[in-house]
Amino acid sequence: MATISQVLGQAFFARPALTVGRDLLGKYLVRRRRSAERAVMISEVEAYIGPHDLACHGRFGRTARTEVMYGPAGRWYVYLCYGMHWMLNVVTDQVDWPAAVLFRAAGDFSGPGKLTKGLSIDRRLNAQPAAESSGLWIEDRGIVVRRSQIQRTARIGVDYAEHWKEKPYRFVLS
DNA sequence: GCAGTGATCATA
DNA sequence: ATGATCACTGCC
Repeated sequence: MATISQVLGQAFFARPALTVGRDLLGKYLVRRRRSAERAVMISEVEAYIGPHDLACHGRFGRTARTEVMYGPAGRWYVYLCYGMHWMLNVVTDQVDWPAAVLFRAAGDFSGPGKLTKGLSIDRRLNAQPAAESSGLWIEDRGIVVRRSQIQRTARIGVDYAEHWKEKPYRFVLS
């Protein structure tokens, strides 16, 4: 039986960040630059669920940086962290609800900064659609992920987020 | 353990 | 305008 490779569209992303995050494990992040294409399986993500989530950038309200999170689901949210590392997120949920999923590991890339460096992702992708037109998109290649393969833990690096720092919004595929 | 690095946000 | 902070990484 042939496996169909399907590009994930807006309907996939227009759901709560926790649901999208869990479902992204086992999907493939695909990067095309010039004619070279590279696909890596997503193995670690974190959900940032809305303006009330004190770890989520949406807590600042609408600003130049967060505006993309208020837009339609399925666009990239890319920002610079610590002046050196690009963080890749995909916008989720409904318009006017700022939520996103952070990509922390995929393929051989372990760590969100190493992932973006390895795939040559920077601010030029910010606010662009997760679609072939932007050169970065996500495919379902038929990998089935069982619930027992998913570990949930607290998110990394959000110690400032009061009780939200403990929420098990990080998903790891084992 | 902690420095590097610069955008972002709050305050003024 | 300034200053604190930061969804990280690599080296001590």
